[in-house]
Amino acid sequence: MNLELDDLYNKFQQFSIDLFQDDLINWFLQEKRSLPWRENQDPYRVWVSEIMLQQTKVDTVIPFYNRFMERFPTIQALAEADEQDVLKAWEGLGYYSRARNLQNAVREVATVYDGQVPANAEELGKLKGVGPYTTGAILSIAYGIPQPAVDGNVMRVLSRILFITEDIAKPKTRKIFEAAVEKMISQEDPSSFNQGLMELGALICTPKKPACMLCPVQEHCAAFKQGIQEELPIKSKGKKQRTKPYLSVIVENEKGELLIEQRPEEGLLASLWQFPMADATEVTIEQLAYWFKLEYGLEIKVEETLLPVRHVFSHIIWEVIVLRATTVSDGEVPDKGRFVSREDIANYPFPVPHQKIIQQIHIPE
DNA sequence: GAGTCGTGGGA
DNA sequence: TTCCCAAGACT
Repeated sequence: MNLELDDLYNKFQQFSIDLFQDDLINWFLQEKRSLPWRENQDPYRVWVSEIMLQQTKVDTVIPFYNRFMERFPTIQALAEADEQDVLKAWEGLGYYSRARNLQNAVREVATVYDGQVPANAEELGKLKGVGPYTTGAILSIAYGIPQPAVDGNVMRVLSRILFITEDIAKPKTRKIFEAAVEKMISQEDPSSFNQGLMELGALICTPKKPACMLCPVQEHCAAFKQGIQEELPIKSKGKKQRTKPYLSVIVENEKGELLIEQRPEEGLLASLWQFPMADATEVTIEQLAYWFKLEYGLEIKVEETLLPVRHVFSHIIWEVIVLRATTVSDGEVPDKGRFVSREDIANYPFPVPHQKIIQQIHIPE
């Protein structure tokens, strides 16, 4: 590590940190986008935005953020909310553990810290869902504390500017960039410095075809000097997704209600709702009614096969064959899940693949 | 440290 | 179609 640090610091021999800070910050103050979470520096608003922005594009986040802040305007409001309502507000945004971790952490701030978001890395970083990046982002943006906030943008931008060739897909590589930012960050305006690096990555120093001719720090960029900006950063490839086949059945009772169930509290799509789903490597369409009887304790009659649903996750692909079925006896209560009217289904948080299924059942035959 | 955890958009 | 990606954290 000392070797790597020495190597890093050598890169600053011919590098003017002061001029770089000025060029970056002036550009940011001039060109920064007007975004909902930039209206003020309320630590709660900054916090929510940073959680939503994890692995998620700005354009995607904006409408979710506005709805969320309207519904849960304060730490108090979010702390007192029902978890299901929070998940409903998060519906469609993905990475749902973010929502549950956020509420968990907000509740801790409400009780342990008297509603004040901690202004130090030790306490902040212990909150659920607040990792190294988010800690630095909140401290610098909300509190003006000089602390690195190294995300994908920062690693891409600095890999080019400083010619850092470590694989940014490796977790430990982030530490190198944190060391670089610690050395480079403006003590006067760490907020604009950190946000400037990210804004630059989003608008100019993009992954493909960076707009170097428009770059405010072009003259500081080691990669541009050699014309190899497109070769950086170095990033190893991830694995391909595996396909998992499922059978999902929409069971309608005599009252026209549909059977839904809540997913487990841990794992994929935790605590969200869905239609009953069987692993298609273990259950065939012919066995479905029998499987359903075992799992849910109800007799059903499979009526028809609807359109298949395909959904690509980060690491899995779902191939879901969707079936429609009706109950055989009236008024029976299932062992698992609950029958819900079509109108009430809108009140439950569903992941996108099951939203796709819901689309189908409203189509008249 | 590698795997898990969503979604939508663009090349 | 396929691939990569986007302001990461947790286990």
